[in-house]
Amino acid sequence: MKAPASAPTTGSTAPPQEPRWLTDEEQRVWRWFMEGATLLDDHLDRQLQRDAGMPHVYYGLLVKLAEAPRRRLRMTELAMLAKITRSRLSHAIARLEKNGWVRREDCPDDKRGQFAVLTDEGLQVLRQTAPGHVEAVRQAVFDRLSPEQQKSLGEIMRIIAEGLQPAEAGADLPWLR
Amino acid sequence: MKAPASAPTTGSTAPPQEPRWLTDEEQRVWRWFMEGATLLDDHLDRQLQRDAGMPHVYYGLLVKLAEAPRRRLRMTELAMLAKITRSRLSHAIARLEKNGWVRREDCPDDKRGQFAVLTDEGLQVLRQTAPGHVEAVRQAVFDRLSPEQQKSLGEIMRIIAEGLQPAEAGADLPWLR
DNA sequence: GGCCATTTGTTTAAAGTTCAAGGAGGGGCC
DNA sequence: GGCCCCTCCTTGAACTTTAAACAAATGGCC
Repeated sequence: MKAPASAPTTGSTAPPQEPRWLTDEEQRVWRWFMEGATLLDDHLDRQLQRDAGMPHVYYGLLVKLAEAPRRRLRMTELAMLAKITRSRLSHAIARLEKNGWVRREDCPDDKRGQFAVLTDEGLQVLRQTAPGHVEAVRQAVFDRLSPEQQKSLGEIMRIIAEGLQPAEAGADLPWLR
Repeated sequence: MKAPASAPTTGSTAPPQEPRWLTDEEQRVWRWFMEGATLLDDHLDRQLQRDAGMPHVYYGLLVKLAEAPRRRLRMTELAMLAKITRSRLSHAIARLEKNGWVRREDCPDDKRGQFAVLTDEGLQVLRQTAPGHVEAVRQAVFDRLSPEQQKSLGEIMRIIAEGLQPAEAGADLPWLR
């Protein structure tokens, strides 16, 4: 099976448009993207699982908490920052709590609300494992790209990220599900 | 907690180097990358789960099979193309087999070997769902990027992907685990 | 106050992934 | 042949994520 590079336009009335297939060049870009993203994800997950005992996403949660005022964030706020669902976050925080790296606290203003709070142990784990993680990211990404490429990558991924979370309501965003 | 943009070099003898922290600019690039990649992954997974009843990775497996001669590939070969572990692939193929989209066949040359074969039903599912998927990819990525940006993205991700699977042996690649 | 839609976060079960272990065949070497 | 090590793939348990359903609290409105 091979995706055609182009195709004739449809007749006149029907919504089922002729698919706008990817050109060969677009195919190549897309496949390198998927390969790179898949391998990178696997690589970092493995590095962190080995050195920090948690997956990459969980590590990211600790980072967000560490950067927040009083090392705490509301669940939904954290889900939004991490771009994940609240359900997933609930499970993740439960696990991190079991490790003693995060603690839950009730929100005084809103009795429905919960804070996730980074504990001292959690902060320490982060401090101990951050250098290894940064090094892995450098080796895999920054050390291999020119300054111009780094700039492009940031710009491109910003466009994609913002495109998927438009300012207007109605988007199917993970933390609203 | 804030990652320093730079730091003094170490004394003289010790391997534990001062971490090469990311600069603020590198941080921004990295965070846009992670956000974009996370949101995109979520978006495509959801689109395909809704319209094709399978996650993005499984869809990718069907595509690889469809492109292969006689619509079949050895398990390890397929794992390599998809950049996943053989274990993950075994589970995935088991599921796709249950759906009737893939069938297993013994390899005549090597009694250890197995082929994964795309069935007619599998091919049909692919044909029916490909247009919607291509459209989702276009909307999220290609429609938003200039030709130059597309080219850059391909080049950059190729560098990252190749960096993670070097020609020399010794790399910790998923399909060798 | 009372009503109702929405927001917040959790829970359960099912689905998917990882990890470690293992069965079976291949292939070199003696 | 017999031995050993390696490759191919699968399995089951543990862990993570998704999907759907839910309780509790909020906030707007009358």
